[in-house]
Amino acid sequence: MPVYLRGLHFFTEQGHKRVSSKKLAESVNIKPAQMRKDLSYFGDFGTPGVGYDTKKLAEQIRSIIHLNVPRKAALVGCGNLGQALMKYTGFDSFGLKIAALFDKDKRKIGRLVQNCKIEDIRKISALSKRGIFLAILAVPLCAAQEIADKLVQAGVQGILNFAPCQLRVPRNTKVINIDIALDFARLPYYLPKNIGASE
Amino acid sequence: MPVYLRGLHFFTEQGHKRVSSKKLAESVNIKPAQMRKDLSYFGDFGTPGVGYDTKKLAEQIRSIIHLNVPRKAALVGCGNLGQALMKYTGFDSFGLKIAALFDKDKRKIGRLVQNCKIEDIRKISALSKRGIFLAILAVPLCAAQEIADKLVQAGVQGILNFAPCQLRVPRNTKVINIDIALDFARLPYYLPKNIGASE
DNA sequence: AGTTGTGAACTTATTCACAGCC
DNA sequence: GGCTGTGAATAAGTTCACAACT
Repeated sequence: MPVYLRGLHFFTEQGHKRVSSKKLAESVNIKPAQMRKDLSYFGDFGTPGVGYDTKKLAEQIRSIIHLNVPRKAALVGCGNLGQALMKYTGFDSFGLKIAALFDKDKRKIGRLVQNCKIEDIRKISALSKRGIFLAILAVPLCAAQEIADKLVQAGVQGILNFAPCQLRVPRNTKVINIDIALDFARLPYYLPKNIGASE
Repeated sequence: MPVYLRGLHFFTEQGHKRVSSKKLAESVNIKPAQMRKDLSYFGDFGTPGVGYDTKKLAEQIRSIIHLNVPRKAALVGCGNLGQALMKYTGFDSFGLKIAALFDKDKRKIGRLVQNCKIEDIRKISALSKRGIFLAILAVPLCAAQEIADKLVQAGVQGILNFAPCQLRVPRNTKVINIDIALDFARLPYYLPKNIGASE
């Protein structure tokens, strides 16, 4: 669903009031029927013969995937990736914002990154009191599970995990993994064997 | 397959000479039968009653997915994400290395990042002559397609794309997308509705 | 006994194609 | 005429369960 939301964003910006499943689907590289099926799972949002009202559908999708309200997230790990994520603007259009920053390194604590002060990881305990239930985990593999446990204890229920491991979390906590090396390692398979072998 | 390779890496490091599909599968959070099926697509690698030889299987998987030789990649876009990727060490264990760096920004050109000199994007043309057939695209959305075209022209056949769009490339070029915002935007769906709504 | 490789059963996802609505 | 929503058909992926092997 988020991908449709982004597609709609594009059409809305272009000034289109309506869009067909054909147009919207092709903008995100899938078949129109697929998109209609996906939407139909949640209800009927279109008008036969006309299509979808871009703004209305966007609002409806936001409501379905709980992006109808802005949300704050915590970022743990202010290394290179963490800092890159702080400066990243791609979350804005989904109403997501990194509002708390944590690191273990004492030298980093107190420093400002994008107007957000790096806090001691030990102060992580009461995120839920600050209205934060989402977290991005950008720490080394060796620290990931330990910090995931702390996040769960702090009330976090959704984790975007960049560490190359399967976190163990309670049933009611959702983890989504992004494993950059793994994705990159898939590419050579599609190359002719031995092409570009170095050394 | 790359995920099994990583799992094997772990077992080899632990000093295990053999591993069963059960153990290996659970280390990567899948069912044993799934793993055996996946492997069986490429051949028979195990010994009934015994399991798999960790080193041998790793080498065989590397050969299957063309990771049996070290490979070089170009990184385009030396913004925050690009620099984070340069410092990232997760590629090493797959024999992948960023060996060329490009940016559009004249002020950045010539600067060293991790012992690699940032080159002018206009010098991108002959990557294949340098033995580079893989690229990581870490540039803003607006530049992504244009640079993808250049990469293809330069002989690149595999692209890891961080821009939130579907690149159009020739059939023989493989693109793998990593869309961080999209993945993050999936999380709130699993949260109770309106929990943590800010403002 | 322990484990693989695999056909068969099951589940899930995708695509087709068309009735019904605008 | 154009487009949606959806049942039916197809395809793809997963899991089971067991014969065959060490």
